[in-house]
Amino acid sequence: MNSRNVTKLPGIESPLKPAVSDTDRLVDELRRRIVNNQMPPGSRIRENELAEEFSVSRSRVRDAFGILEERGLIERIPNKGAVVMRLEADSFLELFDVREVLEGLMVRLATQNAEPEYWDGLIELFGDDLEKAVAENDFNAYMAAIAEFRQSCIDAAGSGTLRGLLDDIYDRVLSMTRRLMLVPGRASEGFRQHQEILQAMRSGDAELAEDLKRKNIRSARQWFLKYNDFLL
Amino acid sequence: MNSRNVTKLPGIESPLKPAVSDTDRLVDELRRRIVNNQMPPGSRIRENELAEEFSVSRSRVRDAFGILEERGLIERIPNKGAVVMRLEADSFLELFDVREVLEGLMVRLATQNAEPEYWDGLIELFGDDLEKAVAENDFNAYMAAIAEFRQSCIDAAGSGTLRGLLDDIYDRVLSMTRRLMLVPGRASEGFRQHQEILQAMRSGDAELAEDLKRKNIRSARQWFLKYNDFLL
DNA sequence: GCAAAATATATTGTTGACAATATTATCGGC
DNA sequence: GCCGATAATATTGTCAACAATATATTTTGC
Repeated sequence: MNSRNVTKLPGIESPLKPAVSDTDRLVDELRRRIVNNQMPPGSRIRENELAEEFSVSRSRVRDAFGILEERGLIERIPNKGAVVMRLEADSFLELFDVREVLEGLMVRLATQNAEPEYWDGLIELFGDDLEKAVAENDFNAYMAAIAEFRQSCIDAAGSGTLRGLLDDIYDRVLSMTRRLMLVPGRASEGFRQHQEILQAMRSGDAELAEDLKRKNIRSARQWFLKYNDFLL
Repeated sequence: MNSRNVTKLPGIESPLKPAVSDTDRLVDELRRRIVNNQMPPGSRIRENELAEEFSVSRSRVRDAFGILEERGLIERIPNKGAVVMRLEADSFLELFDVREVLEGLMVRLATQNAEPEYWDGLIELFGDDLEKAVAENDFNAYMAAIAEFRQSCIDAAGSGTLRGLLDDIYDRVLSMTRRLMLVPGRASEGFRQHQEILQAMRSGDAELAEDLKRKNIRSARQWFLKYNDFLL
């Protein structure tokens, strides 16, 4: 696959929820805009505007804001309004710490619960084609692969509790993850790390997979620390 | 201290937040009732009743419900109402898994960040008096000590992100933690484990402290598995 | 007396109007 | 022209009435 073929910015798709009510739809759409940086951190968001745009009452928008606030995606200042949460370097480091242990757990549980063949598809996905794509800086292809890896692991881990926590964190760090990919060398390192993790998972070594996944997050943290002046 | 002296059920106090708005106050009070089992799992909670009891409009109650739902403390079924979340054995096992890694992280960070003397107060608290109290089944004293240990660790860890996750989880498992204490032998084992953890923290061995804390949660999980017929 | 339909009641869902607060624009004095 | 006070506007916060839905009760037919 040639990187020239990737034209459309894919962003991130809305996840699993059916999104049945007006409020749910609003939450989903706003979440999407925030994590795709269509509403960058610090953006003021007005209740009236959104109510008009989506043809719903302001109450629904307020409900949605309440949920987004609880998830840490927006900040509400009384009588002033809501702004997209702006994360400082400290917060990112905290999130790396939490991700390290939670994604480690995710990989361990997934390895324990899934049959070895479960991982064959992912191993193929993280093959030569993707390696070339990464080498050619096709970050969309890599991001999509990472997302699939992540989703497969969460599914295999089979813990709704863990899924909820990881989803929350994911939303908060996605834009940073994308930016981190631009740092020369990070993407290919991450690619190799995921290959190793998958090998461990395929061989059923849950402890090793967990350890490798934790090292993966720790190294991402190192890159962030080194380049945070350019990333924030 | 004689267990005969402990008369009043202390329950749990409202935590750190100032709770300034009506909605915040409602969330806090409902949270308190839920974790203290004044509203046991499965209880139906009606918006009108609460609105009247607290002399607020139903909108405030609905806002509070939205927050509690997001935190996983209540469940809302459209057009039917809200009930206190009922946790199954599977959910508790999931929560133990997550607690294991997150509380391990908490202890590790706390050890790294705090001066050794920081732990002297807790070491004293977990001394002979408390040991005797535990032996005499003074669970309130033990619960209070555990809560203080927990709070000191979170403070020392200094991660708002981690604090948020742990607070959410804490609310969901508190009633189970209390019941688990009734299982013969669990409380004294937990007491000894906390003594060991504190020793490791005092000596500055973050890795050991993390490992011990994880073992602590794993053993709690074992007791739960063994006695879950009596606990649920 | 029983079952199913129809009615009545209770409860949650939604909305638009109004109040409180913050932001911006206007005006007057120097 | 600049600064402070005051008025105008915009935005969020709150509420109470109304609609939609589910539950409980009564009625009706057999």
